[in-house]
Amino acid sequence: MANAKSEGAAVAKARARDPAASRLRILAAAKAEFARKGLAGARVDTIAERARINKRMIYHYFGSKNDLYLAVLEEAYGDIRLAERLLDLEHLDPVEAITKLVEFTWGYYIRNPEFLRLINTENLHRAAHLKRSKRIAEMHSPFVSLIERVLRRGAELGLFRDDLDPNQVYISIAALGYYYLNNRYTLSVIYGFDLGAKDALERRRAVIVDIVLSYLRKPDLNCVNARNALKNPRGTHLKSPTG
Amino acid sequence: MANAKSEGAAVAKARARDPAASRLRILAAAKAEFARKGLAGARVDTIAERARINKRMIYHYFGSKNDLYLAVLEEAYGDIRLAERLLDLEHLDPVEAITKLVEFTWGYYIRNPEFLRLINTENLHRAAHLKRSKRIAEMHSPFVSLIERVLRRGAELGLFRDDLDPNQVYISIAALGYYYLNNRYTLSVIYGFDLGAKDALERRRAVIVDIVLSYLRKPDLNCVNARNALKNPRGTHLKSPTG
DNA sequence: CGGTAAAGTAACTAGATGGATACATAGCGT
DNA sequence: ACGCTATGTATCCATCTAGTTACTTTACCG
Repeated sequence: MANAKSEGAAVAKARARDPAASRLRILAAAKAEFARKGLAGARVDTIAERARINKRMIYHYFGSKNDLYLAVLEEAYGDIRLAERLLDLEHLDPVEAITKLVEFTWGYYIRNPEFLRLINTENLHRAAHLKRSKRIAEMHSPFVSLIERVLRRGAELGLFRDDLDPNQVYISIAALGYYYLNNRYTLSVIYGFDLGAKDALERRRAVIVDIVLSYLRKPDLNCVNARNALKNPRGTHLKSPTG
Repeated sequence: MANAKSEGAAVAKARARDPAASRLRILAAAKAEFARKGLAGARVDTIAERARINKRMIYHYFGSKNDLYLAVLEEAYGDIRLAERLLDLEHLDPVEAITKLVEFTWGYYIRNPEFLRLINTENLHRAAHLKRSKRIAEMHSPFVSLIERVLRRGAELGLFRDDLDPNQVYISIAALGYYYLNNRYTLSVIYGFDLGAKDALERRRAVIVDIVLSYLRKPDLNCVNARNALKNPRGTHLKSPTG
């Protein structure tokens, strides 16, 4: 007991130092762990183990479990925004542009399942961590203004409706994929078939494109019958319900 | 130490017994706690406190934290299925029926925020608990077969497309509302406005109805121009950018 | 080359947490 | 009226967990 101190680190065998790599390993391990178990379910010890690093370093680099979680979140948002920005849709015609955008979003969700899970976890916490973030300013999706431009072009060409809100369009595109992929586990149990199967995913992709384009499409004014028959009673087309 | 035993329950002041009520209080408290914090984040002590009951009884009635969580989940599913079943849409015309169905789903999510959060939590766990449930057989939504009938009627009347999959339609209806409501916290931070505000919610409801009806609507065959321009991309006119 | 700050290790701790134990009693069937 | 079981209370506990302490070592810089 007298020499408890020297015992403490007696065996410490040092490894080659590489702070940047250590940070990255911690982030990657944390991303996997938080995505898998959520914030409360994630274990700092597990993260340290997966990162092949001492737990002490996590606190050294990130301060606390919560701050590490926020760093993971910020990185995840940064990643998708970057990927979105790399997608060049400006030169495409409106229908093609929207199609590619929808398919990109769907594909990104499929290729990055941790992203969905992290966003979900953060929403369980009512965005308490994201609210504290200083880096979110730059995180607004470039897709919204892109969609705005595409919608305008489409409307000018007489292809799209001219009363569309780009925010709603983007949210809807995200929604149709996100919900399916995120909830495919419970949905599979309840529906009794595997929503995650290759062909099911492919079918869903096609349906989403179909839905979005159907919504954007300008109903031809010559086809009054069908439109009238379908026109929404409750203010869908903006007029007041009673009017 | 001799009388440690008698000390143990010396002060036990009994309350009037009401097992059914106790069970319900536990379930209600657990639902709130699990919805708020997720499975890992929820505390059994907190549930006991909120249910104004001794923790012992939770284990007595439900066995374990996990089993309690499953009971809460099953109840939540049972509740929505019941509500869905009470909705009578058979006598409405197809457009009205779909509209009401969409608005009911949206409204249910708004009125029962815990439902979304519980489903989310369960999907974080990849439906591990739901898979073990013996009561899920009866939990398939009556809406799917209802939608199937409505779609058929609509198609016969020439109002709706005849190539629609009721599963996809139902999933899409759920998706458009679920994503918006569940992710409104992070979305609000990123978009910079409150998606949960009264008017924002009202606008979203209208958009969802609009999207769904646009998708179901049969494109009038006379309007070939618009249709061709918008017809589903893949293979139709989506030549590669370089071509 | 040598001192020092950053990077690293091992072991510990205070407090929580799910679950268990020990005991008490209400009230129903008989 | 009486005993037995379901219902209930207070208390404990083994284990886990986020975060800390105490110490070592690398590598860079003047």
